Amino acid sequence: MPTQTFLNLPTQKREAFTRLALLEFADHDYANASLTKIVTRAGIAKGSVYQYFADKQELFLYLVDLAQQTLLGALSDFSPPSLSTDIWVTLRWQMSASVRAAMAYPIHAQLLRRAYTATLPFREEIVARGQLAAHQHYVALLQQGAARSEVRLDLDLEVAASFIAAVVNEVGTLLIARLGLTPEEAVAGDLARFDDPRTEQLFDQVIDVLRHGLAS
Amino acid sequence: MPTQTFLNLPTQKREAFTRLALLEFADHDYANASLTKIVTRAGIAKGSVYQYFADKQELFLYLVDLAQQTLLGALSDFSPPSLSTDIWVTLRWQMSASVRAAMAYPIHAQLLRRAYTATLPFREEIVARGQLAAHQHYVALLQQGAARSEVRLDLDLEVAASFIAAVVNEVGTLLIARLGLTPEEAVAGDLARFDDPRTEQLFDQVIDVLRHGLAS
Amino acid sequence: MPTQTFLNLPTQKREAFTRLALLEFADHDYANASLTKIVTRAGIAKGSVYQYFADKQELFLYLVDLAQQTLLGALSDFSPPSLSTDIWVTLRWQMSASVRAAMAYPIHAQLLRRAYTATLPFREEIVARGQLAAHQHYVALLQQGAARSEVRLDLDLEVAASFIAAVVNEVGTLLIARLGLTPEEAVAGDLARFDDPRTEQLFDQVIDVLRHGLAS
Amino acid sequence: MPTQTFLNLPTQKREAFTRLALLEFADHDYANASLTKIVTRAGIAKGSVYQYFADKQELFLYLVDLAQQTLLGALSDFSPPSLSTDIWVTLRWQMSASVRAAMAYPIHAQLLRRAYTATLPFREEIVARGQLAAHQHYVALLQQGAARSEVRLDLDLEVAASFIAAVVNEVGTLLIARLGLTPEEAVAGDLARFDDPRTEQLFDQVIDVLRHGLAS
DNA sequence: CATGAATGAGTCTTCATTCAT
DNA sequence: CATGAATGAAGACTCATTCAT
Repeated sequence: MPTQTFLNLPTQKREAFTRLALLEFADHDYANASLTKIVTRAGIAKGSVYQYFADKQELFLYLVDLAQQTLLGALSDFSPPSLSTDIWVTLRWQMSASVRAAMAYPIHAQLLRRAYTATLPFREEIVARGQLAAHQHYVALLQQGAARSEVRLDLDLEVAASFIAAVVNEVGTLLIARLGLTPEEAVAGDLARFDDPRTEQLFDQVIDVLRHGLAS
Repeated sequence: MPTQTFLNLPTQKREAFTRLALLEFADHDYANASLTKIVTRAGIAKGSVYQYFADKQELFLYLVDLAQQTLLGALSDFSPPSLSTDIWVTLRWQMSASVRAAMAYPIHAQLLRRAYTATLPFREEIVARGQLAAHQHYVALLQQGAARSEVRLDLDLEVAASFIAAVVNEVGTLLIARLGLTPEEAVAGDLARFDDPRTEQLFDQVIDVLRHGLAS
Repeated sequence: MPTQTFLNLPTQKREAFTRLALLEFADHDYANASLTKIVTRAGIAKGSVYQYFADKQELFLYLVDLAQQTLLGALSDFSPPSLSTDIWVTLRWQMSASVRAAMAYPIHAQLLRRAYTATLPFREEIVARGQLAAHQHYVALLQQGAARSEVRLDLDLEVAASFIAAVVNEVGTLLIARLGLTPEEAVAGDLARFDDPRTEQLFDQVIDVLRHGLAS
Repeated sequence: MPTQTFLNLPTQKREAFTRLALLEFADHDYANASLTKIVTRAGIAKGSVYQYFADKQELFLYLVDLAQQTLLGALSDFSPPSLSTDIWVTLRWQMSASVRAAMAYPIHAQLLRRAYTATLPFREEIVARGQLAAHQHYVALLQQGAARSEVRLDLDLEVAASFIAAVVNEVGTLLIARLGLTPEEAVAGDLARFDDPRTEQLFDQVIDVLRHGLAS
């Protein structure tokens, strides 16, 4: 969605702009995110934004895309388990990796959270790209599990996938509460906290409940 | 929070204004909800809003309060089960009633969803009133269940409560998807759809998973 | 200027309204004095103001009139010197009495100060009534002094009168500064301060300079 | 205080805006000076004001500053007397120059008068810059005179300075009255009137009285 | 290609005044 | 005669977007 002009920009300048834009859109509603503030902080001209993106919406969609890819990329930084393992082990790893990724890129994560819950003219497009993808991923995982008899067969897999999605989504918030983090600390993304044994305990409990509820 | 002037208004006029205000605040972020649009649609003078409410924030808080009470009131319209029943039966009823209430008052439900996820100076006040209450309610329910040996004792009840809250929250969305409703139809709040057998099936499945996961 | 309705009001109600209106117009510019605030504090209906006065301007002019008469009346509370005395003694008494009156009725005095310096469509009318009267008073006093050879004959009496008026006007401000009063204390009108010997010293100096400058 | 944008403006446009803004703020209280009226007359967009100044207050402070510097600059256009002369000669020159400057820039003078007497949150800042400076100037002048035995030694110099300040302040008004000018003519700033012999007579009289009153 | 000044519609809010009850 | 709801113009200010340089 960005123009070629934007892509041709010196890396440093492009990334500086992107970082400031991410911050602004993570901190404010779409409608209240201010292009004026972004360009002021970036020290560039207002008109430049319109050389880089068609309009505010295009910039926003670009940032959402970027955030999604960044978080997705971060997932693979944490060594995934063998594909042949039990899907509950796989799911536990995914949950852990998702939360780690969100803590490694808290700004990106916040932007996405905002994008998914916002009511915007173009919300559907965003949700379609993101949330749906996650949902389908869980459906596929459950199908794999069903084939291996690791999942109850009396369940509607769609329902089960939604179930998992909702829970995984909640885990981040829950973790923050359990570690006693303030919102500021949470955004600061203190990865060190990850060593806290309570983190693993939480994951264990959640997976345990899911397995009890969904496994055959 | 509204002024006496507002309360003294002819019922019809007061409700017409309230309805239009609800729609506007349900459709847009707090910052982008436009008083101008509300008064234009209501056919009243701009100044009148300030005869009814101190300012935009007071109007918003009133609407949030109203939505909460409306939905709460709607809950009791659906006969609750005996207090002595199994907590899973109780939870199933609550889930059903919550979703029915949200479908009976989709605008109110949307406004609340927005109020809970919005980033506002006065957000904490709202969340404290609402979301927290729900969480604590689930904790209490689980404690009762634990006392009756209807709940696993090896679980952190806080985690389990979050678990339930996340799932119940998701059920509405899931139901809409399963019934194949468009967002417009969903907002229209077609209660008739409730007779659809898929609705009961969904509740059964969700409760079944929760019971498998959480019950002793 | 007030309507008969206002004059027929129970004394207590009328005076309560007047007092609050004086405060409001003393505290704010004409354009920023708020009828809304006055009626709110007085606990009466907004429409009532328009039963008492034709409009905001009429109310203001009434208050100015009232303040002038109140201060004028206060002057005679301080026993004037015999008419036969030296005009410099008379002037000293007047200066003292003016300042005492202003301190006895600080709200009224403040309202007048505002009325005289404000630029309003109807300012001339006010100034004509008030400032001019003072000026003419000084001219008359000087003429009397000239007849008694207590005043230099080479001076234009108009100029001399302006001279005196300007100085007397300044004395209040000067006194406040010399006594080290804060504006709040000054408005509070602490008459006790009047016994401060510096007050008399100030008057003595001012009169001394005026006599040196203007007396024959 | 103005932005670089304002300073970069074509001279003609910048001065046209400044002139219209000066007029508006000279004609109305700070609170009632209307930015809307200024931009309408200037034929520019409302938003432009905020490209030039942070807000209304900044614009006002800029205009006050401008008026002070303009009047101060105008003073030196009238050849000052040698520093070694009698302070009464110096004072006469200053009075004459002040009044001439005020007549040369009547709008600026009016704006300043308003700024000094207004009740504003930021009034103190303004007064501190201006009125106090004048007062201290007179104190210094009197101290110089005292050292040369040109001033009575039995006087409190603070009192004497206030005395002079009040009189000089009044001279402008007095002059207008004596020349029989209407307020409009006065604002028009007809310098030609300055040749009127009555002007010099007035100054002579005022200085004469001051000298009689204050000199040793 | 970057600039940044200009735009003007839109925001919430205040206020004096009117008029039906 | 008091009431107070309704009015709508006017206020300062923000913002995304455009366009000439």
